Amino acid sequence: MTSALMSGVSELLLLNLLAEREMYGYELARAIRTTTREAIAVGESVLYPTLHTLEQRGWLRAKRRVVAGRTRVYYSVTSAGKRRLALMNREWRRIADGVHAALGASHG
Amino acid sequence: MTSALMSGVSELLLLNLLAEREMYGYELARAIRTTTREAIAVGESVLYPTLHTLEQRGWLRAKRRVVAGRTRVYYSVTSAGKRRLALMNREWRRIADGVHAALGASHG
DNA sequence: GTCTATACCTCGACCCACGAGGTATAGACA
DNA sequence: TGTCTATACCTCGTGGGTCGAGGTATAGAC
Repeated sequence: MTSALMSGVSELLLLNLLAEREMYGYELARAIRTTTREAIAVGESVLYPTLHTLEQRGWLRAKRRVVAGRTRVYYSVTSAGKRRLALMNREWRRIADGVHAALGASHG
Repeated sequence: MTSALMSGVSELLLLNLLAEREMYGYELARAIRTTTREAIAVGESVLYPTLHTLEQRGWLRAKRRVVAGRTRVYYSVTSAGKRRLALMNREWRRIADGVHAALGASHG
């Protein structure tokens, strides 16, 4: 939530979580909060459209399952999705390192 | 350049540079490349509209100056701009730390 | 019977990045 | 004189992503 700095981060975090094991939407929302130590929360209006887009692009695979009367959509990462994750990881590193260098230089 | 992960980063880097000393557009573009160790380059189609927006919001002050036959627009940070920079710094920290925690947890 | 948590979803508004393109001057080099 | 590179400013259209608000429905607690 908050700020333009979130752009693209949702995709990175989702792919990263799903590379470990398949999960469903609501579960992912909670997992993002916990793995980022409450630093980042992805709202449902970001979560679901993002998952649909990633599926359409062939990076995620979806399986509907009914558990205790509720329908869940489980997502897993395809091999193309793994390549995408690797790319986003590198991109994130590059940008985070670049920003760190620039900010660090100013008060050092 | 490249990727949605750049969103908001331009503003942060610009405010950060201008907090040190006043600079003009073209100079800022070069400074961003060097201070980020070539990791980040902000194109002119991002740079100029961003500077105008920041000025309109009262975070930057602009002064036109003619140097060696060329017109330069020098920008400096207002006190509101300094508060904005402090906010963006905290936001960046929060998100970068959150992403780091999430990514670190997966391959640790 | 109502309230909370789970579980999915969409819509419209808005912000920002980006490539492509446009204008103009200074200085070098032929 | 002509051209090329660097400087220095700018806009426009497109598209991607976020976000708040809202909508539907079931399970379980109280």
